[in-house]
Amino acid sequence: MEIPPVVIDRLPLYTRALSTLEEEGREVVSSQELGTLLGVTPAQIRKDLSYFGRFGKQGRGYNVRKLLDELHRILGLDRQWRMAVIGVGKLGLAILGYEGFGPQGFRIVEAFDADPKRIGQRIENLTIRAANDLEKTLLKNPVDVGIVAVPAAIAQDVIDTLVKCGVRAILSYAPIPARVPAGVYLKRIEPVLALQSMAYYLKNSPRSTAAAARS
Amino acid sequence: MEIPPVVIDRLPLYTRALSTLEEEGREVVSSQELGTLLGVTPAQIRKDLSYFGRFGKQGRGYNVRKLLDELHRILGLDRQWRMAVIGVGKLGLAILGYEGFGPQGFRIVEAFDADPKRIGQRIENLTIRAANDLEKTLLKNPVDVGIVAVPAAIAQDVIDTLVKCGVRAILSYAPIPARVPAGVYLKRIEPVLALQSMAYYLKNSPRSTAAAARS
DNA sequence: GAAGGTTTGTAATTGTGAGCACAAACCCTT
DNA sequence: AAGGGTTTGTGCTCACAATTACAAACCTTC
Repeated sequence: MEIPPVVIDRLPLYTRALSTLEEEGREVVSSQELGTLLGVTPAQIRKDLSYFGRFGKQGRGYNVRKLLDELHRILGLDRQWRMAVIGVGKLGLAILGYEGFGPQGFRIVEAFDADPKRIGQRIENLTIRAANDLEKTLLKNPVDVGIVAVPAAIAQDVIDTLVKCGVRAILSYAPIPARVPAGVYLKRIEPVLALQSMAYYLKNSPRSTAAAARS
Repeated sequence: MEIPPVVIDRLPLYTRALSTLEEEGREVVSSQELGTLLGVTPAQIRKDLSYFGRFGKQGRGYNVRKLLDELHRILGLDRQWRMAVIGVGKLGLAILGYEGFGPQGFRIVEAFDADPKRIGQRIENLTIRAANDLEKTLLKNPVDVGIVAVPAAIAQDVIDTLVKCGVRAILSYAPIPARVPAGVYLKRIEPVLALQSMAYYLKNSPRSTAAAARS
């Protein structure tokens, strides 16, 4: 049975809401409540979860702790993922300093840059390596994920190198429609595209007309 | 006639590819070529464009310059959009320093932070204002877009304030499922969610099995 | 332990977007 | 000016995701 990618994209959302609920000490939650919290219909949530098993109890709802564990297992968040950041400019620095990756099991274990002034610097318990050593280093110490934070002009080259080193998941901040071979997973972070599509709605709704854009 | 949001989301992609082609001096491009460039089927592109008019010539293709102008007009990229950044931490700094917004007509005209050490600093030709002055400032000098780069805990408050000040488009980097009233457009940048969904594929494909994830 | 009130899981339906295929239109060459 | 080769715009079909709706299951209270 093949699971629709949109479903996979929603699971992390559920995970996050459940984490919050658990911190608040909640033991049980209904699809109704979870849906209100996330802006998703309850049926959507139930159907998504039903792809993977039966985790709820009729008349009661879902055990928060248990469902959270199941989702972690399903998504592969029950282990550590090793990541490398390529490009330590302003953006790369922000990424290295971001504290949201670690708690979710995503650990940055390597950082690379081409600027001689940057190479050798220690940032966030990490020594910046030379971009030239990218391939050599990754072949010796493989990572699961590559985070691309280099200028657009060289992004495709960097991505190709990562693929060659066996990296199968890439998070790209570069504003290019990068292509990767089948079997490699690429997600792009594109603030400019997001702004441009919102501009359309701003332009075409004089003041609070249409429904809000999907985020 | 109501245009599907997915179509609007693809238009900026076309715009970017066309810009590249124009810089290369290309005068004409076919949906076929554009599609190959972007990883989209030619029919998809033609259909998307047909929502807005007939911009091509049979047997020839699309005039790059003309189609680019049309898309700019359609998306509202033929004018300047004023933006405010809320939160000048590592991430906010990277956003302020990013040079990809300006050329597309998105100009950061205000920046706010709560940290007394930050307030008053000049960064990128901008003086950081106190978060307390957010409402007052925006009511006097309205902006079109708010960029939220504050910690999750206060993100919803900031967003509510922005909405109160009449901001109708928000780009949020905060990891929360923020809610906004109808008529306000919100896009979220969520690297962690992107990583988590990729983890699923990494875990469930021993080595180059399924097709690449949609980005 | 029966009844009333919830909530799940899923079969069936609806809605919508992507792809196909072709007529119409255009260019270029001879 | 005629013919061959392209490429657009779009009606139609198909696939798939979202929603609806309901039986089955569970809890609680009396």
